[in-house]
Amino acid sequence: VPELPEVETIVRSLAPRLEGRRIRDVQFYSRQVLRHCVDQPPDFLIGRRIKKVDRRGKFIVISLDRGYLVIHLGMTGQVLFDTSRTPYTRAIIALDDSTLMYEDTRMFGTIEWGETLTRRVDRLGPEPFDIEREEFYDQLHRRRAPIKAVLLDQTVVRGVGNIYADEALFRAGIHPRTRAARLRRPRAFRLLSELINVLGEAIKHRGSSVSDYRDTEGRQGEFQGFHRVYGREGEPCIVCGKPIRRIVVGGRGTHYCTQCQR
DNA sequence: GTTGTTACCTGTACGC
DNA sequence: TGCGTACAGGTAACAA
Repeated sequence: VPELPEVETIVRSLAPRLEGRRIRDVQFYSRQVLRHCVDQPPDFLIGRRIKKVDRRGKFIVISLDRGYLVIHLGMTGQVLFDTSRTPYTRAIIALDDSTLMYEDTRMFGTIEWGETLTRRVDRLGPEPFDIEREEFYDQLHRRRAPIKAVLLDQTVVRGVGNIYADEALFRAGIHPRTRAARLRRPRAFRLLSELINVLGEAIKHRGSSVSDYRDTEGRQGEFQGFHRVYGREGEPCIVCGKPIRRIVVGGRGTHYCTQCQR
């Protein structure tokens, strides 16, 4: 499940191999993956030079000498170099000195391009690393929804998914069903700093591989070994020993400690 | 405007 | 062994 740390890992390895190169050819094999791209035909991309590769939340933003190419990995998207085509290859982008393969079994991912960034990318909130803690508190204060759901809302902060929402809430000692607006400043501030901590640690460990996630070299991340609650249902809490419980919040599987999170 | 639900998609795990 | 079903979740569309 690629979230902020996983996409960051991918972008860091993509950048040096893409920047300055020219797109020689593109092939697309899935309408589903192109469902958000209605603006321009694939020809738009041919011959464009890649200026910069960035991450915005979970989006990979590739700035071209004219326009943008934007990739979202969804649930099972992978970007690999120079591999052979598989049944799950949804796109092939040929560059001067390498070929980029987009693999995506479940096709929740998207590829889009155009003259300007689309509204999907444009309306994202700030990076967790950039938001002022007072602004974070304000955002929470105006929401009645469970804090877990608010963390997943990409317009509040961008890049947080199910794993890191659960991990940050555990570290902050906050019950995932707590109404966001009921968190006072100290707890909201604590949550933001724990969120930043866990995302930073996960980036250092090249992300979490819980099922399909691989970096551009096909390697797994290592942070899954450091999860304190996610995927640990029934196992003892590392702090108090009580079994980790799994509930559903905002339609998502949510892991927490009944003792440590109130 | 916010909040909650459903659909999209397919490999995997599980029960009978 | 084999089959059917539930489940995983990021995002968008929808209803309330």
